[in-house]
Amino acid sequence: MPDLTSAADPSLSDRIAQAFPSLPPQLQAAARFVLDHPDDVALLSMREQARRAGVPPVTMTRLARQLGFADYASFRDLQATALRRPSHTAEFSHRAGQLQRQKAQSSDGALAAQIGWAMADHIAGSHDEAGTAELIAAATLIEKARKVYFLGLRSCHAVAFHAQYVHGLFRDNGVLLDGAGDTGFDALRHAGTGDVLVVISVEPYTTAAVERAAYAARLGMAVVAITDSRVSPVAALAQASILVPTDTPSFFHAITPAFAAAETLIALIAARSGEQALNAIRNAEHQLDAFSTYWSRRPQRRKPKS
Amino acid sequence: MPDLTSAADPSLSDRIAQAFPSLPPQLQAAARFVLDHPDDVALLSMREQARRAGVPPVTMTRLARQLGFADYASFRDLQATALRRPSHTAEFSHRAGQLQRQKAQSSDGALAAQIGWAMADHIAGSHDEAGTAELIAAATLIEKARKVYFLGLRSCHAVAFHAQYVHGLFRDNGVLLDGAGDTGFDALRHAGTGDVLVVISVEPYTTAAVERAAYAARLGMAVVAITDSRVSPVAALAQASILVPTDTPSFFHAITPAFAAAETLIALIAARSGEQALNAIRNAEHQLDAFSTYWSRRPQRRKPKS
DNA sequence: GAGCGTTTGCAACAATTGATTCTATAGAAT
DNA sequence: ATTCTATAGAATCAATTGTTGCAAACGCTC
Repeated sequence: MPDLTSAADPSLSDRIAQAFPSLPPQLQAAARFVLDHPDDVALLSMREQARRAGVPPVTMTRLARQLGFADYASFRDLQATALRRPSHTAEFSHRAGQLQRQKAQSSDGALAAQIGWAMADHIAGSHDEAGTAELIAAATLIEKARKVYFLGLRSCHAVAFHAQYVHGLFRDNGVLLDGAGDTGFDALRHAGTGDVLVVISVEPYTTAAVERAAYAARLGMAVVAITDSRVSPVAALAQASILVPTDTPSFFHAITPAFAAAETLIALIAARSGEQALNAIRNAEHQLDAFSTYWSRRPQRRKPKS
Repeated sequence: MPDLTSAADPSLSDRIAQAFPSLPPQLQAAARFVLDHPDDVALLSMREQARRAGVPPVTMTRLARQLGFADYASFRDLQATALRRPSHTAEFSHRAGQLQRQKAQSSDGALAAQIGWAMADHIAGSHDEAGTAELIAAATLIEKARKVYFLGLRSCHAVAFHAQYVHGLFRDNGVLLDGAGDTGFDALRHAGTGDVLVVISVEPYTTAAVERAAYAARLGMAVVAITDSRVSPVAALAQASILVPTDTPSFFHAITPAFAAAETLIALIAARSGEQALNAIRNAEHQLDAFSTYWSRRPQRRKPKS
């Protein structure tokens, strides 16, 4: 009945298996139960496991100690981490050691590393299967739209701006809802069915963004939301909601994952537009070159044809 | 083989999402945490979850009841079962498998996943030891500055905007160099030694950004650069250069890593300012509350003390 | 069989768990 | 204004958790 193929994490079960022969009988019984039911370690109470393994509770404590853990808790934690659903972080686990070293060096360094880690994890997570499916759905909506409006306020404004900017490199039907003197919303005046609103909003949701998205939905526009929860007020209004986590070890919510989602979204649309998008981008480049918008070692030199 | 590795158990989260709108605010907070961290339900104690969700313990009990469970225990059991590994599944690299499946499904999905992976990787990479050291150096410069100017044009504008916005939540000495009618640069007129310019620029570097950064350096300002190469024109001018990769499987350069670096940078400064920054942020929040800038289903309630 | 260290389990412990009860409060209805 | 109902939070409770101290039982050597 032991099923070692699905074993939690190899290092730990290996460790147990290796120590097994030299263990006293009762500890072996306990160890065996752990090997056979790795998940239970994280999900059941210690006493419950002891009950099922047919040993007194102390034995579990002793086993953990024997294996080199200070606590039963730290033993359990290890199994719990292994059990967590691929919180993509696992892929970056080789960086865990780095974090240790940095923590020793400076707390600032550790904080920075942790923030970066969290962001990377969130991005990987929001680009998993479910996430990419939503992204594709959103891309399809936007691709077919007559006009595309981008709306992001306060902390999300940068995301809306960037999405609109990149989108504008290959399409001319995008509008950023952001005007001086609070006139930004006027652009929606002629919008309706067949148009799409891309709204970016994370907690705390700005009232204006929510209300305007609701208004757009009422107009019959399709709404694409980049937001932080499936129960966020804008997700409720949206045909497609792209979910991005925002929690971070810092004071602020991380906007980076939303930014990443927006970039991927626009890139997807570009990829689908294919040759056409490429041409548009080349045109844009030539135009910018004409104004020497971009820097080159010697100003004004033409690009090598490569 | 069913894919249980990703996405929580749909039935339960659907149930929560469905009941969500009719839930009172505090229960929503709890429900939201559960939706966003499904694994924690099984792995953490109820009280610990309540702590993290920022609600009193009772609320978790009430949530379970409200959802139709007799107990919190039965609620947890359901999540635990969903979390358990099917016992005979071979363990394989989850990500590789996912990519395979997505490639089979659609090339769009694969592209999105690859872009996401590239971004996550870049961010993790730019937050390694060397990267964080540079971030800390930059944070130190900015922290001590009299005035902080943010400059990012075109594709980098969003980054500059966001950095300035978040910085402005706890400090009043930040200026975004971006004015209508190309007047943005005028703000530098009174700048000089003791001030800092944060310039964000990646290939293709906008001429204006490079020239203005050079001008700032000539004025005696310290320059912090977020850029894509050690030999980029702005890195040469900078006291501290934060390097961010921008390559991606899509048409465009990825700006997300630069965005992430900026977010981390500002978060670091906030962390160093400590209590002071927190207070400033609280003040900002109160001010925004007064104008009901942020959305809430019903007027805000006070937070429990944990 | 006496002496030794190891292994084992019981009982008791403080800490923490999830649940209950009760009071305060906020909004809505009158 | 006032009452009424729904909601939130504090204090409290019994149950359970993981751990510890101690003594009995075991296996081994001499």
